[in-house]
Amino acid sequence: MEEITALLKQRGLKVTPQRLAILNFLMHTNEHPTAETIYKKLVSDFPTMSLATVYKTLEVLKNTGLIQELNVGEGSFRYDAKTTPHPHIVCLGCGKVEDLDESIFKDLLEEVKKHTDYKVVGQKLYFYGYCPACQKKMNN
Amino acid sequence: MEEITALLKQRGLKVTPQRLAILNFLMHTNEHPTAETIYKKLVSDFPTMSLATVYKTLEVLKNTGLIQELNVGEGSFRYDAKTTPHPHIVCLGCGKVEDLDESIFKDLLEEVKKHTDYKVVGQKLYFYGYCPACQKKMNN
DNA sequence: CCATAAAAAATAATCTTTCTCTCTTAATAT
DNA sequence: ATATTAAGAGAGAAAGATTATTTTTTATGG
Ligand SMILES: [Mn+2]
Ligand SMILES: [Mn+2]
Ligand SMILES: [Zn+2]
Ligand SMILES: [Zn+2]
Repeated sequence: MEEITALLKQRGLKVTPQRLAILNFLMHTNEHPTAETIYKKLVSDFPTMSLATVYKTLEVLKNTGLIQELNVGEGSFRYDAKTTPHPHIVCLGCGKVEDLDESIFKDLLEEVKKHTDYKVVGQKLYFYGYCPACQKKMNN
Repeated sequence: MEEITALLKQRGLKVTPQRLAILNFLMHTNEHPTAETIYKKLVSDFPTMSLATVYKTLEVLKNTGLIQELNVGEGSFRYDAKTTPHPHIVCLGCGKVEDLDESIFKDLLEEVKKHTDYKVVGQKLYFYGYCPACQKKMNN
């Protein structure tokens, strides 16, 4: 928790239990949760925390670059404490979202820059398919 | 309009003025409009059309593969009658969404398949930046 | 034409996200 | 330690996007 406190302070943010809890949770999961999911996981430890606080905190963390926002095409956003741009794969069977090895795409941005007159500053790469468990289910 | 009628009939869909108008509009624009935008453009010609009809029609067209749904990270979905998977670039200045030359990515899906145990069936590639007009604005 | 099933219209409801207002608290300087 | 103050948290309302429900209208095959 010390490091997380430091991260917040570095950015001039007040260190509050809610911020610590939300950032800590995101830094120790790889499930790319939604605001709703984060709220449900934390509300038992922080009974007074409201969903609005989760949203507001996520916005603050996003704006200071401590987390990134994903949208894989559902109704709601997901959040990720791994802030380097990296590709994701979504299971169309169970809805889970996982990281993909990013080494595959190292010169993709360069290619794009060559082929467009936009000033390119970011990217979001999403792949869709079926995870091993869901493939097995389909074969039964 | 003949071809559009045929497309709907091929899929066993009733040919209604609303469906013709919505699909025709999407097939002749490259602006990747939202449901709201489509509604606003068409309501003058179809004064009784409701936004709910636009949503329902878009869902039908999507489910039959006549259009695809995009989510570039705004609050709402955009729709595209070009149904082949192709990359998009979003202007962070003016919000416009354009197609990118897809030839750059021809073996991307193959690369992904090599590096994951998912059964990969689709992809969404979004790039973010500033269009030439917005770059010019920023320099003034 | 007519019957019938499907679609459109109208409207309400739901779901996610944002806003506003008030109260509390963390950070800082004394 | 205490006081000050500016930022954040909480509650609830509100907004915005999408979906569901009910009734009316329309497309289409016979
Ligand atoms: Mn990730
Ligand atoms: Mn497109
Ligand atoms: Zn799965
Ligand atoms: Zn622009």
